Amino acid sequence: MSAQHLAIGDLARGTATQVGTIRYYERIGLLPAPGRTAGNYRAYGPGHLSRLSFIRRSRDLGFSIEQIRALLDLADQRDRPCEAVDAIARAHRDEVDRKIADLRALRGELDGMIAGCHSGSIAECRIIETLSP
Amino acid sequence: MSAQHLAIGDLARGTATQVGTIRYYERIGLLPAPGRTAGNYRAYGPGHLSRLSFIRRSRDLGFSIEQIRALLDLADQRDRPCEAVDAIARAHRDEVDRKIADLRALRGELDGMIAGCHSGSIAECRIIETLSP
DNA sequence: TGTGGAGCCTGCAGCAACTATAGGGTCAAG
DNA sequence: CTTGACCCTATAGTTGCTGCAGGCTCCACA
Repeated sequence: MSAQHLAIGDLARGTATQVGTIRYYERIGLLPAPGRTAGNYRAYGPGHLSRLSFIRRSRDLGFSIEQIRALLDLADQRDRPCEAVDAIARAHRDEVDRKIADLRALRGELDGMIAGCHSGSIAECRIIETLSP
Repeated sequence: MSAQHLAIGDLARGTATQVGTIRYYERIGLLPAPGRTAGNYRAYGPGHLSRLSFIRRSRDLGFSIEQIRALLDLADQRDRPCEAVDAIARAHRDEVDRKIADLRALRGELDGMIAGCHSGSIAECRIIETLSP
C-alpha cells in the first residue's frame, strides 16, 4: 500500500487496535468506511487514523460507544457551545468517583479480614454487610 | 405476599435490579433459589435481599460473576482455615487496589479535561482536544 | 515465472452479563 | 367475577468485542 493510504493492519498497529475491532467499528457506523484498492483492500487516510485514535482513547477512559458517538457528533459542530460535551464528561467522572468510594470501603473490609487472620483469630466476615444497603 | 416474604418485584425494587436479572442470577446459581408460594411465585427472605445487594454493588465495582462467586464463598465459610481465607482475601484486596489505582488515574484525566473546559465553543473545547491525537 | 507466506476479505459463531418479548397463569381490589 | 398489576417459563436479542473458516491478494525471493 502506498504512503498515502494505510492498510487496515497499519491502522491497527498505529492505534493499538485489533483488525477485527476496526471492522466492527465500521459495521456499526462509528468509523466511516474507507475507499478500497483494486484488490478490495480498505485504504485509510490520516482522517481515519485520528478519528480511530479518538475512539480508542475515549474507550480507554471508559466512555461507551454511544457516548463516543455523541462526542464525535459534537466535535463536528465547531461553533456550538461545548456544554453538552462538558455534561457527558462530568457525568462520567461522577460515576468514576462513586466507584472509587465503594472500592475503598470494600478494601477496608478485606483488610480487616486479613488483619484478623494474622492475629490468629477467625475473621468474622462482614464483606457482605459492607456493601449492603 | 406476606411481610415475611418478598415477591421478586419487591426484591427488584429493593436492590435496583431488574426482575429478569434476578431470575438470571438464580439460573446461574449465584442467588439461591427461594421457596415458592402455592401459586408458584418466588418467596424471598431478608438473606436474599442482602446477598443480592452485595452482588449488585460488586458488579457495579467491576467484579465478574466468577469473582463474586468466590467472594460469596469467602463470606459464607467463615470457619475455614485461616490461611485459605487469608489467601483469597489478599488476592481480592490486590485486585481492588489495582482497580482503585486505575480509576484514580482515569479520574485525574477526566478532571484535567473538565477543568480545562471554559464553556466556550466546541472549536476551543479542551475535552475534545484532549481526546484527539 | 511461479510459489510461499503474510496479510486481506466476508460471514458467522461465541463470549459475558444482561434485557426484552411472547404467551400464558395468579392475585387482590372493586 | 372481572380487571389489571404482577408473576411464570422459554427463547431471542443486546453490547463490545474476539475468533474462526474458507478464500483472495500482494510481494519478495528462487
